[in-house]
Amino acid sequence: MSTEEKIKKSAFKLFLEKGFDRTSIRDIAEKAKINIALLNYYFRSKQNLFDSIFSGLLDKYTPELCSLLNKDLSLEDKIRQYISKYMDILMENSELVFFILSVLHRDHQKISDMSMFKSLIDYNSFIEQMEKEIKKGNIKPCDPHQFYLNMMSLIAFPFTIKNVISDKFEMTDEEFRNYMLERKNIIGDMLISYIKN
Amino acid sequence: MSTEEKIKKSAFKLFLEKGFDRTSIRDIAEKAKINIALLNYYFRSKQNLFDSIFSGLLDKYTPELCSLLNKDLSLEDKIRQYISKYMDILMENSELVFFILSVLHRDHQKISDMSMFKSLIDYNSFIEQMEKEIKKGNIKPCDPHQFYLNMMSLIAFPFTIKNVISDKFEMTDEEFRNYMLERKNIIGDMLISYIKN
DNA sequence: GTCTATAACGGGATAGAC
DNA sequence: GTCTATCCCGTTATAGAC
Repeated sequence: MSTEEKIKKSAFKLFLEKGFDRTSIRDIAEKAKINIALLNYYFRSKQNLFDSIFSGLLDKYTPELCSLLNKDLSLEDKIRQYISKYMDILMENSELVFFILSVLHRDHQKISDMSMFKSLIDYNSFIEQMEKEIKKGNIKPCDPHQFYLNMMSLIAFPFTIKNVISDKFEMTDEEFRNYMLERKNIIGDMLISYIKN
Repeated sequence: MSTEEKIKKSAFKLFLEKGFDRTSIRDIAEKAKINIALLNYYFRSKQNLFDSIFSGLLDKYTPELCSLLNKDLSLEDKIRQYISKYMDILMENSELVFFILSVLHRDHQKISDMSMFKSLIDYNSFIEQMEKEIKKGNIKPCDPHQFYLNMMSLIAFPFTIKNVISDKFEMTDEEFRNYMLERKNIIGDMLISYIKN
């Protein structure tokens, strides 16, 4: 692993765990087993390092999520596959949701301007597909935007309170993962039952 | 308004807006139009001031939410009223969800030990009511804990991405409020449709 | 590329006068 | 209770040797 990659990986872990502000470049340097000067040699500043990591994240996950929304699938299949794919990503790293919320909270304008982020929150083809199904009478009339928001809420929110859930039910990380896994079907059923009635 | 209240109010606004770490005691002092020494005279430390504000929040909202869960209401009425009450609180201050998530992320152990917080996440009577209805065959068999988690997700998550939503649909604060208001029925319908089929 | 040393700054907290 | 002045610390960033 290159020094640059080593720094990024260490920094990412710390940012996830403690957030941007509570992570010092000293922490990062220590974890990556390099010194502060070297960190600044590669990334010029802590903010720059962070931005680089965040862009990398968007690039890694956005394309597959977007392409799924544009696939030629039945609405129900698309919903279930989207849930599954999204949750797989989040289960890989359960701190991700809060991490992204934090970035949005601090740097909303900057993030909004990133093209990858624009892609991530562009679900027009999904909206159109729902509108078609509503017109055809296959599903109940409803607001597709609110429906999509509901889907995202059901997918993402539980990860933001992982600590509370794990604590309340005395779960290990593995048990939490399984609990989230169970949700794939539950969420799908709930969303489908809403539009089918 | 007493000096102490003035400090708390100013600090709360800043903590909501910028978070604990990015809010300096100098910011707070400036906003409250006092000086740093006075702030430390009243609260000893920034952390102490924060804790005092957070406790106050829990004390303010927890009781009415808890008592609603223990009321003698039909399951459907309870769900709809709980959604409505919770969302009223969050609409009053849309930054509250992220604020609490941040605290949970940073200080989970300390928060878990607070008795008011324990009350807030204690929904046993709701679980029992659902189990009874399932046994009676009035609603579909399902996991009541996951159901409650779904309800909370649908209620809370949209507030954490208020910026993204307002931006995408070019909403004013008032329009966002109305958008959330619409959700009361949508969320209720979705949850009810799930357990009625 | 990698290191040591240090500059420059901003933060929280306190001493002590009034 | 309220103020001014200041201390002390941790942080980022950079200069310069190797």
